[in-house]
Amino acid sequence: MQDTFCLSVNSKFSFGAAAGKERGLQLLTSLAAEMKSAEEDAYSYTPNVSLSLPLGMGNPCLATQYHTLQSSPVISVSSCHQTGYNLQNDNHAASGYYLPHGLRPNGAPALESPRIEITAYSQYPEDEVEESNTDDHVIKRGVNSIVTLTLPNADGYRDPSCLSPASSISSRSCNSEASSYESSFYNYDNSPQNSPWQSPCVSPRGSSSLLSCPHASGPATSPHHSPSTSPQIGAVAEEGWPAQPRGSRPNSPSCSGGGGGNGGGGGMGKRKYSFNGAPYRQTSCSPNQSPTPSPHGSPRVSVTDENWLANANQYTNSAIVAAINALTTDGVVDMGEGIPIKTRKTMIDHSSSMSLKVEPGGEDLCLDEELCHEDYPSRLALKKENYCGGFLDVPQHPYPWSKPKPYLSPSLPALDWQLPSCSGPYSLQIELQPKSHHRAHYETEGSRGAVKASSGGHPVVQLYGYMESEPLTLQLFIGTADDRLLRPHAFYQVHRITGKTVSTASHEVMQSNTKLLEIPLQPENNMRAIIDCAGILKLRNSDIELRKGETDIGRKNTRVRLVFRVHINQPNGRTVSLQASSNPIECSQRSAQELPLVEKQSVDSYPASGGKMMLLSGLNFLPDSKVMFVEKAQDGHHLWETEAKVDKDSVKSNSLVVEIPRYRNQRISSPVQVNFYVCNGKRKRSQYQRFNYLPPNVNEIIRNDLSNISVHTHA
DNA sequence: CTGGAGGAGACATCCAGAACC
DNA sequence: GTGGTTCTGGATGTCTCCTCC
Repeated sequence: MQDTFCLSVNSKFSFGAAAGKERGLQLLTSLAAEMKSAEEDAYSYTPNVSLSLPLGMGNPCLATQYHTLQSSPVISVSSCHQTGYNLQNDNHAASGYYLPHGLRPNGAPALESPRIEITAYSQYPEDEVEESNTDDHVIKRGVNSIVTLTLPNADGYRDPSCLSPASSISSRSCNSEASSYESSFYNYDNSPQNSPWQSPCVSPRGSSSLLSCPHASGPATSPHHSPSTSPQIGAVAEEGWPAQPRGSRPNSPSCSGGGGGNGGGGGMGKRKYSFNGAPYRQTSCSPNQSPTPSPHGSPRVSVTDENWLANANQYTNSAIVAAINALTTDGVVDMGEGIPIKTRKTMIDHSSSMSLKVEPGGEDLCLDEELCHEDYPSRLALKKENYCGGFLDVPQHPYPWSKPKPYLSPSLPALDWQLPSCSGPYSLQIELQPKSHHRAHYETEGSRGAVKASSGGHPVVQLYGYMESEPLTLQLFIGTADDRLLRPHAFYQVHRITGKTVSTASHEVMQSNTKLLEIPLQPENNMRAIIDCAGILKLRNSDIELRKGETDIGRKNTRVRLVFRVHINQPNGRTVSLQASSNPIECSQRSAQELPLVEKQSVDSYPASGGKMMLLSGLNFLPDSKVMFVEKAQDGHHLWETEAKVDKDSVKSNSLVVEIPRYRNQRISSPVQVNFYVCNGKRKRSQYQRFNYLPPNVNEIIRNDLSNISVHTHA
């Protein structure tokens, strides 16, 4: 697809830098739009806008409206076929990981001053790659480029003191891999301190990455370290998710102990067990242990417009500060900060997989065991059994999983980057979608099993177009399912399922705060993987919300997607990264039982005159279910709301027929997006679904295939 | 407009039965 | 057959949020 956007950047810089800058700009410019959803209630994720272009609703290779609206770094890539129905823009991945030379991935106008000049770490510059052969590619990858980060008014900064590198606001701000919020801004090259290849023992903070890791950090070095009186004693703090026996109550990072991380009342639910099963006693915290809020300073906020807005501001400012911090700090991860001290017996420390900034020993940014031992003896001294023992064998598996080329590389896209599901000959597709409901389990519970497919069995993912003999690694993580850009879900983690019934080998790695499941894609299996090894773990809201820099709210944020990624090394040294995300999965217990869920709609768009019958497929429809069409302004207030006529006779629990109501304005000149939802009563509403009203003169053909319109429009 | 009371809903945990080893 | 573990569905106490007055 030929992108029509213009890249208005003077200097020549890599995609990594470009993406970083763009991501930064996106954050700086589009957070308002992104947090538009903040003005809606928990179910209102969809900004209501009038579309200038019809948009495909589910094409994984199409840029979504959000990409456009948010000045996303996302760009469209060569067209590919849409497979399967995807109501929720499931694959936001309409992006190309590689930015075509000279193109800016969005049309976002540059912001006004102040400016910060960034020396960006060059990743895989498309232009350079194309100009260079494989041999000099490695060298060129290191080329710096200066780009300019333009920031909004400095007045917008919440706390100038946060500019200090030592006061990084985000727990993720040092984790380059998982979040482009940070990684995009990394200044790897300007100083030895900031080199991605630096010794992990060098840090402007004066603490090494090892020291900043919970393993090594003592109470003196980590303000979040558990107090000596903590019930946590003896538990192995691993990757910020220390062991937690079933039924026990881990410490809150705020050291509120049995009071729980949810300030004030001590959080939700019953929290009556200590580490050894005895009731907790509130232990006083050392003053230097936790800068987290006092018990009265619960970070939990209600999902009201006001709070959302406040949250949006925080998000914005946090992102800005994180970006600025990234300019002044290295990429050393301080995993200890702001991360709940808890874990579970099933959680294995994969901290070494966090060590993504491997030595530039050529292209082999290898993390395999040999290299681990040879190159990181000191690290292994601490984590010997961790990553290198992370390949957990599934005995019944007939084939050895010869570890494919390493993928944990600084050059790989962060987890919140939007990637295409297809590129060139390759296409990553979810052949069998997961069920729309899967009850996630808490750390205090036993596993609730693997995610299942809606049609029985388990989800199936296949990579098409790959003809090599070398196996690849399929990565899986839990992503968000709201209408913002797909990103790792803060409140859910993928959980590795083992057992005899599990046929698929897998192992876990941690990338920043996100757990990834790595699954082999074998040519002998046609690069097809049955995902029967992936469950979903729910993290306590109070724990996550207490994390530094965490701005998402856990309450009613219970929908996730399975996000699959694969990275394909090319002969020319490039890596093609593909991503496919599943349909949304509702993970809460109650919602699964009570809330209506719309999985499919037979019509995505129709002329403003309405009148057509639309079939909705889903769950928990009732004879009394109502379907409401709503239109909201960008500031969140209602412009229009009407109840659609439901054919009561046709209502089944999994299907419902509704008549598309007449739009309020019959003279629209361009498609208008509205939302509708199914309502089973007070506060029992489905997620918003999108619907486009078309101008009366749009012909039938176009009307019936908006996706194709999108393709052509973007092409 | 503000604040309190009451109810509804969400969260986190517990319990128990089934299935499996 | 027995005991342990895991999976699964349901129940429930506590807390938060919303609505009403």
